[in-house]
Amino acid sequence: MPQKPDVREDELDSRAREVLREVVLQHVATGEAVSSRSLARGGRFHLSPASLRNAMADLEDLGYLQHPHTSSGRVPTDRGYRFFIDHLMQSRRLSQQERDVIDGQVAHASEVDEVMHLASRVLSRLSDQVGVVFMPTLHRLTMRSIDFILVAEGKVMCIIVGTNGMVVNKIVETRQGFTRDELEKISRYISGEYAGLALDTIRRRLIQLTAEERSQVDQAMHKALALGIGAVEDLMPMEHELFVEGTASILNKPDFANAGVIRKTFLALQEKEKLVEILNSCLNEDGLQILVGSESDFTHLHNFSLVARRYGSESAPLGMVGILGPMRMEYARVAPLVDYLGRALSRKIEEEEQHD
Amino acid sequence: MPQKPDVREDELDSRAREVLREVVLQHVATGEAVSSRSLARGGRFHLSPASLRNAMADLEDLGYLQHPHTSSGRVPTDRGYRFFIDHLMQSRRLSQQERDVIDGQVAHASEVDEVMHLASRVLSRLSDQVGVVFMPTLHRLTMRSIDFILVAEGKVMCIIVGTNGMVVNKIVETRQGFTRDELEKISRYISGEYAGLALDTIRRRLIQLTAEERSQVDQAMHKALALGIGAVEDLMPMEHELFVEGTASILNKPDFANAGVIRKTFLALQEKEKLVEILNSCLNEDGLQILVGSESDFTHLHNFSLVARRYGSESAPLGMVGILGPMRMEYARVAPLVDYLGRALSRKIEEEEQHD
DNA sequence: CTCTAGCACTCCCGCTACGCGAGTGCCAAA
DNA sequence: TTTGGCACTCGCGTAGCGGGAGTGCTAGAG
Repeated sequence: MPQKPDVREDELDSRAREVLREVVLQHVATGEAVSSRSLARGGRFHLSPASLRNAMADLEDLGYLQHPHTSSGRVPTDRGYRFFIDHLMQSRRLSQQERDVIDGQVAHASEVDEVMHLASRVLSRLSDQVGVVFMPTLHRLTMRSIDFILVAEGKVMCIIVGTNGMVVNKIVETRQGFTRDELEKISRYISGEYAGLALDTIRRRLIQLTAEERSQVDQAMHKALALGIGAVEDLMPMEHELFVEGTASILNKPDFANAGVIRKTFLALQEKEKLVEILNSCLNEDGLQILVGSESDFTHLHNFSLVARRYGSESAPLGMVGILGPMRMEYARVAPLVDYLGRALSRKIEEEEQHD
Repeated sequence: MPQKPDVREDELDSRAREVLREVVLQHVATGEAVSSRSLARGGRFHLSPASLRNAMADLEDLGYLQHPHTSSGRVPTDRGYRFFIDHLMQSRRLSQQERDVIDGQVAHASEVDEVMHLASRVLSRLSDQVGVVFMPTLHRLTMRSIDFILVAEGKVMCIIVGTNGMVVNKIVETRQGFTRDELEKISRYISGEYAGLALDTIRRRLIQLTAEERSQVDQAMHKALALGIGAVEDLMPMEHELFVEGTASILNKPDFANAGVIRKTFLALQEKEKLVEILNSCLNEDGLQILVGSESDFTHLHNFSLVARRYGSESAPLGMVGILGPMRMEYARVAPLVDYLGRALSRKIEEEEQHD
């Protein structure tokens, strides 16, 4: 877990907090640096620009604000945003429509790929940022049933249904020939014997079994075990761990006015390993998480923030959903979105489990 | 089919052709406008800059070249590229390594999604451009076998294997409850009865059957037919018709120096309908196809070219593979790449068919 | 002690002018 | 038909010049 800077709540008096808050809101809204005048014009303070200037200067000394040039307004720092998020932000409630969209999408999905696609897309669309969905490897997935279907000579499709209702499938190549009947028997055998266990446990047991009873088991059994091992091993690495959707949508933001920034950002988004690492490190934390700017040491993505949340049952987290956008984003709007989607997914998964 | 401009081969004498050719090559290599001096320096002509200027001026009058400003070198027009591609280009042979990469990837793929992903990725990587792979709807896919697997109450996974070895699968929701045995019977029945027919034919026949024998057939049969129809209909629209991969790779090209161009390009790439339309219109043509700049009326993608080729057996084309890049691209390198991948895919599909 | 008005100072930004360099077009001579 | 020469045209980078916005500081008012 990347550490957050030490931001004590009591460091700022009530005026300073109000000013910081207003600066963040205004800067997020306009994208411009905020001047003392424009703050005064805002009408929320009955103070002259000069007084506000003093307050802002103090905030700057404390590291909550900075100004790019001598003669331009102020902009929040990472630390400023952090304080805002922790102590000043009032999350907006989701509109009925937004909730409907999320619920609707979640209700449909059943196959893994579909779920991840839908989730990242819905986040990206509703937030107008980049949606990311991450699923750790399937090692921990507990199996409800497994099926083998012959699709061609030497090719068997393997379908695993998890106890959480998740469905994954993959075609495995096998040198040995199988008949449909054989495959059915194998499906039944493994389903019956190993239901409720995690994939990596199943794999271990199968291998154990092969070794132990090397010569005792008949040849048919051998073939069955080999197929089972192959299938589970093929499925576990799961290449598409990370879905990133809506990269184009950030192009419309004024923050991406020049080509260099765009280039860097896209290249960074392409390198998924780092992002996976960060998301993975958040997997143990409960509740909504917000990483601001440099807090996630995603070096290529300066002034980006990540708003993410774990999903899956509490005991066995399945992955993370979240959005990625410029540090200057509407946290109050985005945060509840991510939170709601994470909850909706988790709820669905729990239902599936009980339904079993 | 977008029409190509009328470019007669005999319009240019041998000097003009050589000059045009050299201009294209140099411009593609450097990205700069080509001046008469740099042509002369190239050493391929034993002529002074002044003579080359005359030749270039003639080419400009005929519409093969243009110059952006009064005082800068010349750049090929769409028409110039067209002539170059049709009459002047010498395709480079693929390196052994490139062929190995393509063959290796093609050998693996079996499931539809996988094939399309791999193909677009390999094209994008080898050409350093945007790879596109397009598959028209599955209406014409001829079925070898169909399988129904129960994955949860009310959810049945349907797997269709085509005579060309292609495998597609989808989970269909059904209100009626099915037992595993019932599903197996249905699989067998439909596989036996309809093997070798196209999906849309199968769909028609199933519907016909339901209507005809409305009251005569027993209830089990009814359920079976309904499930079959549902599955086929669910599968046919196939949302992921178009795969676009490697959009980030074009960011490195100098052609994308300013943000406006990038923005436009990415937005255009996002609108897949238009691209689908263009690829669809090329589906009837045989062999490698190159559309230069405005020839494909992809209005948002000015000065982009499309190099594409049909794949699948001759009688039943399956789709298009191709790459999309700036008009200023190395056609001699890209063209054989696309061609080879298309052939490799087609060959594989034909093998699968005979193997049946 | 706090707030505010005033003022000097800094720095960004857009505009214009200028000169250089690259390239062309044309003409006249070889 | 080719070539050298020369005038002309632009694009581009640089420098210089206000104007404007915003700050920091100080002194005076409440």
